[in-house]
Amino acid sequence: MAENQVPSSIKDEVLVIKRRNQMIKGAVTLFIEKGFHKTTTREIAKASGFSIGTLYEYIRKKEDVLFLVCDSIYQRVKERMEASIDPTQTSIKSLIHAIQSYFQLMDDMQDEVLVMYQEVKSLSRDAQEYVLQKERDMVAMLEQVILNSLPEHHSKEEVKLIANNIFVQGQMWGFRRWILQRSFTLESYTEGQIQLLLQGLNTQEKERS
Amino acid sequence: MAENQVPSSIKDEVLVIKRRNQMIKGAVTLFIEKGFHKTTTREIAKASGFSIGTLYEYIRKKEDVLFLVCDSIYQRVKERMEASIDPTQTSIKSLIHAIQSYFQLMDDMQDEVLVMYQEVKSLSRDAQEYVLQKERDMVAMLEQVILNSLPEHHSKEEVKLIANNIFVQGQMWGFRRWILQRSFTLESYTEGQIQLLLQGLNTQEKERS
Amino acid sequence: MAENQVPSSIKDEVLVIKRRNQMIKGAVTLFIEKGFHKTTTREIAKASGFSIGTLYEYIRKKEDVLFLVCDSIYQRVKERMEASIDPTQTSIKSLIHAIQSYFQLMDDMQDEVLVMYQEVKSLSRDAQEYVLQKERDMVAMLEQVILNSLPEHHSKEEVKLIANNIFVQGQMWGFRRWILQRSFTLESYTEGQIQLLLQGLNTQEKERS
Amino acid sequence: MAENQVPSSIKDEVLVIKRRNQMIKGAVTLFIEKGFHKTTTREIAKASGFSIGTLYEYIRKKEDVLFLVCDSIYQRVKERMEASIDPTQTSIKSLIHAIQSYFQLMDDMQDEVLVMYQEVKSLSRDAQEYVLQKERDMVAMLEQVILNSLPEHHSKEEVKLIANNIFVQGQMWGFRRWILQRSFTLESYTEGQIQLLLQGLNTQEKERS
DNA sequence: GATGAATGAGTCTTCATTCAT
DNA sequence: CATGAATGAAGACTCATTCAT
Repeated sequence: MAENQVPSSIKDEVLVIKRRNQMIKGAVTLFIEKGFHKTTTREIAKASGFSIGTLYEYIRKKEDVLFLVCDSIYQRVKERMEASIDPTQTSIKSLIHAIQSYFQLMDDMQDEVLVMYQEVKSLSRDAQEYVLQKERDMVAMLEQVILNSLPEHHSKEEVKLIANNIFVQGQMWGFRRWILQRSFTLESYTEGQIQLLLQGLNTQEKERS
Repeated sequence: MAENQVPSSIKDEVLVIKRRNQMIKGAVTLFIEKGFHKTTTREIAKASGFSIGTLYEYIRKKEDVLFLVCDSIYQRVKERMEASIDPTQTSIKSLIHAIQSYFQLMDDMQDEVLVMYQEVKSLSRDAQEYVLQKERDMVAMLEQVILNSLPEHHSKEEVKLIANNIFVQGQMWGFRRWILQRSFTLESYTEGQIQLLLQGLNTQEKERS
Repeated sequence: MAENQVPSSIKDEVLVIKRRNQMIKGAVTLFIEKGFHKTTTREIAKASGFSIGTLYEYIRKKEDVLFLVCDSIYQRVKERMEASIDPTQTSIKSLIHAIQSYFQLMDDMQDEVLVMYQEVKSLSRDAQEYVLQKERDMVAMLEQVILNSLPEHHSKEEVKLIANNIFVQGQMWGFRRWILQRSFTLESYTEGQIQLLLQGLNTQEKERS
Repeated sequence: MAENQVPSSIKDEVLVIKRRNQMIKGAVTLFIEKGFHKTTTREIAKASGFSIGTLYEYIRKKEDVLFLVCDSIYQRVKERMEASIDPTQTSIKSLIHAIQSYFQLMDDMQDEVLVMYQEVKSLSRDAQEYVLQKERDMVAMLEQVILNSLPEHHSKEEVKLIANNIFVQGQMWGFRRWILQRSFTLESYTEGQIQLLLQGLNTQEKERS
């Protein structure tokens, strides 16, 4: 668990979890609203429902809050992805279903994902690595679904590329919302991307370099 | 021009341009290295080659530097895109060429694009809108190329989606470099994405919901 | 109370009063010595016996210190005036006594009053209004004493004028000290003003326009 | 002349006078509006109609502008006082006339006098002494008029006190305007003060301590 | 365990003054 | 003589972090 990456001076582990959840809940809202840098530790303490002194009983540095928040977001995303993906399914349908679920998830967690995109670079190198690994795990999950779903042979690279595309297209629905959500609903966006993925442009020209 | 968005107390317009270019050059490096928030105005002044007092003769607030930097990045990207796109070309080849040039551009400007992704939210609402418009312009350029290149009929939405996908896939090469650049070279990445775009997964299954 | 006009982030109200008194005491000396503008917040903090950070826990802006100082001066003046005025007394003696006490007070608080004269305009409009009201209150006190003391009928205007004259003559003893205190002692000044007030020039000429 | 107190690097004395008059005119307005400290040298230069560089050809330090302004105000006051006082007149009428003229003058120059009251302490000790002397001169003028006008014998001290009272009552009309000008017109104020001066309270009580 | 007062290093920004052109 | 670009010392204010209660 990520919790252990961030030491606390409190012994009671149950309490630590409880307090940190309060903290994450309060902080996320603030980070969404004004970003990590413009949010003060006092504000975080207040939004968490305890004093600044108490806040520092559960973290060491402000950055720890960001880490906890990022970790929690990834955790929630990962859990929901795992819940909606059935690795035993092998038809193309299961890929389609995975995409739909994932896009829905990204729609639900737009703000959180945006925060992550904009603030991860504020984490320490170690923490960034930790978070990056979570991302790799998720892409790997998508890769697995793709492998299971595709009948024909596709190169490892192609699969990786597709997985990355899907992954980013989901996030893009959120972080390019001001552009995309003018022209698409979540459904039409999902439908469009699936269609593009499956058929491509179907051009017959083969003369490419 | 964006210059006019940021007032300067210096009257000599040529000098303003010159000094601001020094400023942008110095600041970009710093922003890439440590981010906007962790860069101090003094560092910017120093990296620009003049004193803190002089810095403030050319801007009003620290945020102005960020705006100037963002604007300059978009400007450069836009110029290079315009230079590499030939709107009179109508074959699929021209789309392919556009993608290749654009991806190459994104490779060259990885750091700059990453900075933009992470820092735009620090701009004022107005400045964000200004910058967003530039993005729309660029996506529109891609849409035009796509329209010119595709023989068959494609819906406005489909074109828009493809344009956005290409746009983001280019940026993704930069901001997901730690994942992608392990498995791909720029060439293999470009090739892969073009192939996926043109052929899709070519699945025959039509049973999708 | 004026305290409430200036918000503090410290919750312990007793402490707030204590610290602000330290602050006022330190600041008054500095303001007397070098004026509000030439006094730095760091100097105020030092003279108050705490750090710059602590200073800002008890005020929001430097101007707040000035307000607190002005308010405290008026408060002290008012209290001493109230203590030395007996509203049940009705003879001319009580007016004379009031003047004597007030002039003595102005002598004791010369520096403070001078500071107020020179710095009030640095306060915000609101704060100026607040302070102005205190002045009106004090003039009103003098008006009351005059009304009580004078046997004959005097117009409201005349009373107001006399009150203002006395009020300013008291302050004048302090802010024109370089001129007046060469020729007068406090006693001779007081005596002279009382005499002038009571007898006037006693001229018989009535031919004035 | 005060001009000579403030060295200029310009040789052409006529030009110096001209430029300094521009300067004083511009600066007075600014000082009235926002006070000496909150007015920048750049603003003064602009309001004077020339560049910051030129400003510094005619003064050495910002304080010099304040000195020039104060000096100019006193000069104008003095000149008008001299013009309205006839030292050959010896009746009480001439005192009354002097008071009326002086109060009218103070009414005309309210703002300027207020500025002086609030900013002289920003001058160097020398400059303050210089300005103080001008004040003494003016009080002396009033003393002379009083001496000429009063038939009976009055002590030197009494005369001095009366002169100071008149002097301050004139200024008070300006700097206590928010209180006085609610209840009095310039005429009623003047009339009231003259009456008080001449008759006093006319009390018969002689039992004062 | 919880609290919140205290701290001071660090940041942005202003502005008087100079000096090369 | 006039200009205005350059300078940097100095000042107001913030905020992460600590620690005594």
